[in-house]
Amino acid sequence: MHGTAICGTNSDMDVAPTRPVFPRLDESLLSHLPPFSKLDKRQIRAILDQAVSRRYETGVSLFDEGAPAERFYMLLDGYVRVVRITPTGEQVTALHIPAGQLLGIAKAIGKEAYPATAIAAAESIVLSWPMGLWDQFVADYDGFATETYKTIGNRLGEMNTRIVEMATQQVEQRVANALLRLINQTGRKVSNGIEIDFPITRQDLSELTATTLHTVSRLLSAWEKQGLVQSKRKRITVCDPHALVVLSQV
Amino acid sequence: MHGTAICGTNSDMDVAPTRPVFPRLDESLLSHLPPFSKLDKRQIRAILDQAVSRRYETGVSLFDEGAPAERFYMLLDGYVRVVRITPTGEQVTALHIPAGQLLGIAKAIGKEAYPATAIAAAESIVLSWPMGLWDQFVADYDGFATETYKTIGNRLGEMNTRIVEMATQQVEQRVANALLRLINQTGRKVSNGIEIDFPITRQDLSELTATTLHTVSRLLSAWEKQGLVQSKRKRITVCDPHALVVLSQV
DNA sequence: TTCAAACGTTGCGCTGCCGCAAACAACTGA
DNA sequence: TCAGTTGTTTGCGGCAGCGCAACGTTTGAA
Repeated sequence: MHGTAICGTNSDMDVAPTRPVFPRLDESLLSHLPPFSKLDKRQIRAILDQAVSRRYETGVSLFDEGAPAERFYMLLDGYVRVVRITPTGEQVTALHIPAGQLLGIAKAIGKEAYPATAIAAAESIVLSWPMGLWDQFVADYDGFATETYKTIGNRLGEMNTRIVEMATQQVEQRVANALLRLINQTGRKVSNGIEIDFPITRQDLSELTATTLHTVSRLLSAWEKQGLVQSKRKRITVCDPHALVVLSQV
Repeated sequence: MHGTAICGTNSDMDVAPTRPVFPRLDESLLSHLPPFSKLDKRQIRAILDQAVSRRYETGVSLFDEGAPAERFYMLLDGYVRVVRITPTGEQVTALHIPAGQLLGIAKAIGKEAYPATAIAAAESIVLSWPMGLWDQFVADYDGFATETYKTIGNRLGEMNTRIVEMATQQVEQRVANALLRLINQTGRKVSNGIEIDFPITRQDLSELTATTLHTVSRLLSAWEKQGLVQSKRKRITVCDPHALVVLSQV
């Protein structure tokens, strides 16, 4: 994790992770992020002063499907997965959200309740604001609305792609594609390849690709024997991305 | 089709279906549709005067994936399906759009090109405006933006549901669900049940449910023997919706 | 009336993937 | 250090649904 710009020392967060962090948030946190990049220092200051900062442990939910949408969020650091849970208890991952994006923006799509559950896929640092400020943000801050709708557009596109993949591709190709997308979004270069920068289990990958953890495990084992990937518990490193691309395009 | 309010006689359209229809469009066409319902007569008049009206035959595309998004559309009558085509030529239906909704609204999600192809699933009547007017509509017309984003929110929800269905359900349940959704959106009551109000082939249904036309055909045959549905060429009537609901929830 | 194209049905064999089961490995907390 | 929890691997059997193929039916154009 690299969210150390949040406050001078981490000690506050370590002893009380769920408590708002009080030392004044630094403007540099937001100034380079698209929804805020057109704003001046004074505006960003105002936005930050209204924000609540909070750290989420891996596996903790930021908000739950169906709950009234009381706040909207900006993911500063970490990684969130958006899941839906079926009546029978199965989880399906609809989206992955990398740091730097807004989430829980129900108001932007005319909803009063969150349409899905958001779970921290890694330790995450998040700002949030009461949903009541949404209209104000849209009205007052130049580029905020535009960038928000671009984000929504991208998510629509992502979901679309997943539908097409699930409809036309074999499991092997879907898993390969999922890995490629993950290393693109959150890859960290390591000695022997590119590692996915947050803990991810076979189960997680199976929920992302609509298959079972067993099948994912078998595939990863096979790929490991061929030298395409290396994996430990909750960690996956892709050694030969190109080979995966080939695999994914059969 | 019931789009006869468009002009006094249909003869114009019959001989030149792709030519704009000139007799002044009636205000009642738009005044009850959500994006325009808050507007007064004068505003609707202005909107209509800038619109081009056109009829599309079944199977004709309104716009194509990747093309520059030059116009946005309002489907007045008929039915449109939004498809994506894979590199290997397979079609996957992402969404169905019923009459009364906007489509091709790339600008609303920050895109310069259409993200998918829209094909008339039945004979359809469509208004369209140059995309250049989009920002003006958003700025000038009360409720237009809000309703548009609700539409987008609903489509996100629909796509989400499809992902979950494809990830967790068997083919039989997916097809049952698809039929139920279709009769809900476009069902027309007939003597022996509810008929889907536009021509739909086994192939279409298979593209909607990520399976093959063979499997759909087998399922429909089986259901017909059990008295759940009746079907002719391109026409499907659901006789026992409740039984389908039960089937879809196994 | 004829013919071709589009649409629909059905049988059969095969296989990709799931479901189950069992055992192992790694991490966690006491 | 040990016990419990969580994550991973692997073998085996079964079957849903796909692919292929062949044939029947409807439609519309000539």
